[in-house]
Amino acid sequence: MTVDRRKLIIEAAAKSFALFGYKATTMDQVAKIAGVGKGTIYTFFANKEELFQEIMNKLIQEMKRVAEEVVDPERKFFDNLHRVLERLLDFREEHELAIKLTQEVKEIGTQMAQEGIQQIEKAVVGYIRIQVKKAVDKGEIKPCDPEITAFVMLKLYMALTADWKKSHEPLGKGQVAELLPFYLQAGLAPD
Amino acid sequence: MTVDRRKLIIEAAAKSFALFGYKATTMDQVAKIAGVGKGTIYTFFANKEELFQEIMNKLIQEMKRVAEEVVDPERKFFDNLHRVLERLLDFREEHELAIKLTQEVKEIGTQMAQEGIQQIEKAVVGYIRIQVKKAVDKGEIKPCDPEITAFVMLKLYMALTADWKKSHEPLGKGQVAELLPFYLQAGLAPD
DNA sequence: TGAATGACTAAATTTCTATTTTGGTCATTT
DNA sequence: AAATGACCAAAATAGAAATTTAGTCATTCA
Repeated sequence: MTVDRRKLIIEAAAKSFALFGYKATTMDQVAKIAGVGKGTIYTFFANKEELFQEIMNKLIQEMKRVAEEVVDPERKFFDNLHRVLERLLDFREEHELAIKLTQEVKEIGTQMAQEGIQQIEKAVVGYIRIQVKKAVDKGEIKPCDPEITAFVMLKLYMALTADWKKSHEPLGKGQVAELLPFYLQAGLAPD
Repeated sequence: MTVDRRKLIIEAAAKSFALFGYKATTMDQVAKIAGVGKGTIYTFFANKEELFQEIMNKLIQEMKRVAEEVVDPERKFFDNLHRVLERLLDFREEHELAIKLTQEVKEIGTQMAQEGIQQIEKAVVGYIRIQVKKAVDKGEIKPCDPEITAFVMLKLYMALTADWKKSHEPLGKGQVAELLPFYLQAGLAPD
């Protein structure tokens, strides 16, 4: 068995998308890095978009794996929630592809990069939704719409981490870890 | 006393910014609508930016007035909160200048339009912060950082109204009115 | 003989330059 | 002294020319 050309292409594409973003990655580039002819890419992927999709799916899969590592059924729901969100946002901050796509959206507004980021967010909400549902079933939190609740949780987390620091001194991780359950678990109603 | 040229200019500028946005509004245009010479504008405002600032301040003032109309000290805090946010977001949706600026930021990313929108949000958070502080003092809600709390409230409201509908069926006003206190007042902790 | 290839093309993007528009000034007018 | 609009440098736009790129396919290998 000779080398797995499909794998070579995927690895080369992942590297290039992470390094240069979606738009600045050319099919010639990918072929060159992979050490294959350009035509070969098109025997595996119909077009650039599908190749990108493959890389995004792999990324989301990896994020799910990373999230799973940190969830501990023994712990309280809000404890797990914070650990997962922190891990995922850290991951997103560390992962070159996610960084590059975010940057690309802000700087040149590439449509595909935009869609890539949305896919990641959708996957994260989907993951949290499952955790919310479990927590509701276990009676750990009140009955609620899991989709809306998961959405609210991600948005609140992103507001406290990413949005807040655009106009204020950033909140420490400890503070965020306190604020999330402060607002969403206990609520603001006086005792 | 002859006509108030300053007022003519402000009215013309307000009309033009709302109709064409920041970038597409020219000083010649404003002068023409106001029926004054272009040089006259510069006897009142140092440059285009300052003229825009004047219009933005007027808009924010008007929003504050509109918000005040709806706050009733007899009502519960969360009731007032929803009424104010709804009124303000409605206002923003109705008000041509706010619409135009939002559109301009999305379409051509004009810096000044961006800053204009940010000013509006900052003013809204500032207004809510005062209400939060009052509510804390009255013991209507738990002690909390008013700035962070106001920020969280606006973000959550925008998440439920604007962000949610980007990927889902929009939530009705009644639903939003229920969800806001559901998450922030009562909290998700089981009874 | 079928998988791999890279020269090729139409379309998209970028670069370059000529032209127009615009924010701001200031000598003149009212 | 307040108002003005012709004027100017700088910025924005338009559009032609040159380059790049996604995707194809006849040819080449293994």
